[in-house]
Amino acid sequence: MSTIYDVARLAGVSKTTVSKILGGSKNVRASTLERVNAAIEELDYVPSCFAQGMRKGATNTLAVLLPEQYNYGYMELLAGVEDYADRSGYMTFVCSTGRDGRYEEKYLKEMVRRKVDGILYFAYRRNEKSLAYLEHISTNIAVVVMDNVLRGERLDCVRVDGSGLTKQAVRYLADKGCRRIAYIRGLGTYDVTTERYQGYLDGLEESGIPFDAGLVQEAEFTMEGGAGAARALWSQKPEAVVAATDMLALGALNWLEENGVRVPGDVNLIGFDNIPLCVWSRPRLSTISQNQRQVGEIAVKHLLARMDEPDQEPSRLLLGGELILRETT
Amino acid sequence: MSTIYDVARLAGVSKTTVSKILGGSKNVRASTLERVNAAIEELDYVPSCFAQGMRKGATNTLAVLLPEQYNYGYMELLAGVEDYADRSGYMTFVCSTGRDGRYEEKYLKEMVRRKVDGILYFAYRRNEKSLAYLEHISTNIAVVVMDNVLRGERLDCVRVDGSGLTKQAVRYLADKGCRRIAYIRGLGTYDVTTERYQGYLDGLEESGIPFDAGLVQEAEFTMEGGAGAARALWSQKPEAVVAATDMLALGALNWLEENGVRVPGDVNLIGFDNIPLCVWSRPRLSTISQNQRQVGEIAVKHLLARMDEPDQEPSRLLLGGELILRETT
DNA sequence: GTGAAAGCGCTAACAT
DNA sequence: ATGTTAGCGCTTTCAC
Repeated sequence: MSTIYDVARLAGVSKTTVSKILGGSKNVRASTLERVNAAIEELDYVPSCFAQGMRKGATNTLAVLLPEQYNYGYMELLAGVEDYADRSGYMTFVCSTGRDGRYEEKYLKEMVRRKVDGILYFAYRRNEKSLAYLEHISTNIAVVVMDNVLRGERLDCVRVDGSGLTKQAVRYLADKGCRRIAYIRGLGTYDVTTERYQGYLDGLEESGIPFDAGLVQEAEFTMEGGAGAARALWSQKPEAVVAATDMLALGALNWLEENGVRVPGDVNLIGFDNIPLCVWSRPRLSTISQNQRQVGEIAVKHLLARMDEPDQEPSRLLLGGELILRETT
Repeated sequence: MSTIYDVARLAGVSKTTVSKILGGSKNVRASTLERVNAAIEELDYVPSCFAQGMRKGATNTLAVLLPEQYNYGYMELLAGVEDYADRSGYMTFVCSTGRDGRYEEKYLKEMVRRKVDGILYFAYRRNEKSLAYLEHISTNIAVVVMDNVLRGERLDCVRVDGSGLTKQAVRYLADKGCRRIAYIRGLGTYDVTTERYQGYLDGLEESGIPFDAGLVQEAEFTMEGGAGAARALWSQKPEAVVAATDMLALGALNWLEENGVRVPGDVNLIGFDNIPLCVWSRPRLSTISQNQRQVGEIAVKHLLARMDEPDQEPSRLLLGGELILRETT
């Protein structure tokens, strides 16, 4: 590995001049520039990022913290993040914080240590400690919190409008004439759950449908959970079912099919997330789509904006989505 | 951010002593150690990784280079990689090299610049330049090539035994009594394609079945490709079809079903990869599974071994897999 | 058992 | 337009 000193010697200049050229300074004679560039080329020289980081602080690196090892839903999103970051001249460091986010603090500290310029923080589960730490470091490092429902933390935040979109689904069903609209919600420990559920409630109200507790089932975020909820719900003869996630909806669909219930003939069904499996079920699942790739891009854009204007007031971005009608409605 | 100097001052010692303690030296008076540790605690001190990297070279970081943005098949594998790396005290840097691996060289250089201790390189498409570069840097950085069929490069390599496993599938079908076994291979540009196809040929030979060119179709690695191949193949009345990937097999399955061919009644079908969709098709697809998580762990283990013994001869690991019989056989 | 001093590769302030 | 100099925070001889 050759150093800036080697380049300087080969080009017959001082290392300051080389450094200036590397930094893109214009105050250089053309002939000097040429010689230095030739030397760089010849030696295959690349500046050490440690020395640079030590002097400059900035590293041109973004970190993405993701819960649960590589959940499939994040793939498109990551693609969006990396693409946009790359186009803006940033590298991306992806860290999965493990189930229950048990590595969150460890990775957070490590990223600070590595002086990343910005952090994109994902977590469905609210972690007070991490949030407090993020707020603490946000004076030095740009931070954007994703998918979390903030309560008072002074942090930027981007998330999908789970409430509004669920409401939209409910209203669609109501407009179609359904009155007995059931809801399969996830476990209560997540903010996302509560938020989407609120959308269900709002949708009922706006459609003038009275709430019926018997039409709501809570279930684990799995297909089994969805199947169980469908079984419990079926005795209530719903005309439509909205589920908090596609997995839940798919589980319900499976149970309904196996028990001779025709979808959408006997009951309508709408999921949430638009995971790839939706087009593989029979009938194919209607759902709410968030355009994950775009979410990723917006997240990075937001992060870069924060880096540019560190003193701006924290802002919250609510992202829309789309009702995708396939064959279960 | 406090520095080692702050710690030294607070503890009333020199920074040398602090550094020694950080490095785990035993030659320290107990009282000194206590004072220093207290100071570290109080200042929330974390050594700068730039200064460390500059002095030591090593960074306790591994890089994974992946082709095509977050292909689903890699998720389990990455989980294996990260878990094992973490347990061994390493951070993992994940870089997706984009479609056609167009960012390969860029990222490779960046990783070298960041002095990662090891690189896990994935790419189905052979890239001479990248391979040459990897060979070049392998004297300084541990490198393990994944999934590539090396030709003479002096590099460690881990890959799944595509040939042997395909052979196993063919022999299974032959043992079941099938004679007319067709094969859907991928496009010829990939080494993996050739390798798996060779397994088909070997399987036929070992089973004493003469090769029939009419029973082989080449197709793009998509469901559409698989469907087209199935259509072309059907006129040849095969008793069984083996496909180079699950996507191909699933496409074929779709076409067969839609054209009234019963699977496995009229024809047996086996895929390769065991992607999650396999259990979602009807009937569920029999396939060859590679235990991706384990592949990831083995890859890291191999990389760490190389780091320990930089002068060992390059080795090639061929990983086995498992024939998973579901409902298409 | 502890410290002083040199230097890793780079940038930036200050000459010239 | 180019060079000199002084560190960034750390580890590592080498003294004491």
